[in-house]
Amino acid sequence: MTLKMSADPAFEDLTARARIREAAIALFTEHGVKGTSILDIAEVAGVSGGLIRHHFGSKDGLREACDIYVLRELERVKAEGIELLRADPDFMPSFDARQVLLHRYFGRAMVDGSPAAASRFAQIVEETEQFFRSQASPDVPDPRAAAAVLTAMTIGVEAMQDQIARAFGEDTISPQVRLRIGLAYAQIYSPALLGQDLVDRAHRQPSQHPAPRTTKKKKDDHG
Amino acid sequence: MTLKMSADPAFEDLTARARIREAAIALFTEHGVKGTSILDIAEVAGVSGGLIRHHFGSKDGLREACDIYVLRELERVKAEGIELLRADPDFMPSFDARQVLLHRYFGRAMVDGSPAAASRFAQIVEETEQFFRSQASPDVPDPRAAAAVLTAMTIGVEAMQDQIARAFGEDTISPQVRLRIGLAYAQIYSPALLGQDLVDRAHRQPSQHPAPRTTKKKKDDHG
DNA sequence: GTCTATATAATGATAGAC
DNA sequence: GTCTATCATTATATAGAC
Repeated sequence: MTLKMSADPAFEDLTARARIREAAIALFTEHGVKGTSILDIAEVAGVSGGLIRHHFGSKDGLREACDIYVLRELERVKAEGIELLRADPDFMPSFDARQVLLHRYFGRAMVDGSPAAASRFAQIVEETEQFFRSQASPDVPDPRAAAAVLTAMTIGVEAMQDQIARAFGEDTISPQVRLRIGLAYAQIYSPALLGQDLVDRAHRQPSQHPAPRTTKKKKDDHG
Repeated sequence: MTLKMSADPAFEDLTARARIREAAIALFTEHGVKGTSILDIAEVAGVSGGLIRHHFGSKDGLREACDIYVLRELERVKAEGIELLRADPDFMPSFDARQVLLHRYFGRAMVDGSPAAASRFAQIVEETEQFFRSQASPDVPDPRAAAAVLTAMTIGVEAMQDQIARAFGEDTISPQVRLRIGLAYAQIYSPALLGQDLVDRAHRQPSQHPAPRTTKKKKDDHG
């Protein structure tokens, strides 16, 4: 089971502990926790199985460490994005390959029933609900429900990025794909929810996606 | 590993083959395919492991049979809903416990990388895109992207219904929870996307959800 | 159609050497 | 910190009886 660590330029330079963590994050995301063996991780990380136990105690210990690490990273990324947006209102947030992976990890951990992910879910809902309340928008009569569903939606999109990319006719999650997904939000969400300024910004965005193809040949098995 | 088959009133009356399938669907949904052993399924279904092999050849054969069965059922449910809506424009679609389970199965199969689910995803995107094109809405400049992201969103919400219910302070996915989720869509989606009539209907809906609680005590671990 | 019993492989955990 | 070797458990697959 080989896997490229392209998101990480200096994978070889990492400590063994970090390499194990990175390998586990990649494999857990791709195949799920149950679908990944300790020896799979050891192989990708270039260490022995025994060392994983030495550092993390057990597979479940490793999984928990990954959960916590990823969640912490994602909070950091989010905080940074908010900071940049505050500094420059025209800033368009985007994720690098590693951040895309972390988001996918979170989505998978969510449906896999990770307690840490569930806790983070509740936290995001709370924050989002407070945001809606602070706006006091009459179009959002049930801010808690809107927040919970919106949170699930966002995580769902993150978890299914590959399928979305494939629907775009792409086979990698490129920055172009990410941008196109971002612009799709502007077409879907209510302006009352997004704020009119965000909608306007999206509409000003150059359309980097391929022209709509009505007559393109079917490439999917529609069974 | 015991699991109630409450969605199915006459579970005992089903053929062994059907009981195996039902047990597999429930367990695959709850614990994932990799997290479920053939003997777990055998126990819930009340049969031997050998019989599962007799009927489905292998675990992967069973999984594929379940995928196909669930997808077919969901297509049927969707077609029925459309039919009912055509007959009575005021009809409010809702799912029973079994249908909720099937949707959750689909969501999980999606992130688990099921080929059949991926194929169905592509199909839904195609249908949704055609719907947008038929509307020729100027607010949807990239119908394919909107369709793909919308599809992922919907499946994501279906897959995370338990977390949403928990965010509502409920511990089961009751019809009330389903309705509240449905109404949340109306708060989130752009009126241009839903059609104004759907939005109006949602606003006319009696608000069955508890009144917004600003000062309720925190119940979640916000770590 | 259905079961029991068994073979075979894989996995997570462990112990101990360097 | 890191590895090798091994154990106990579990899972899938298989064979054959009823």
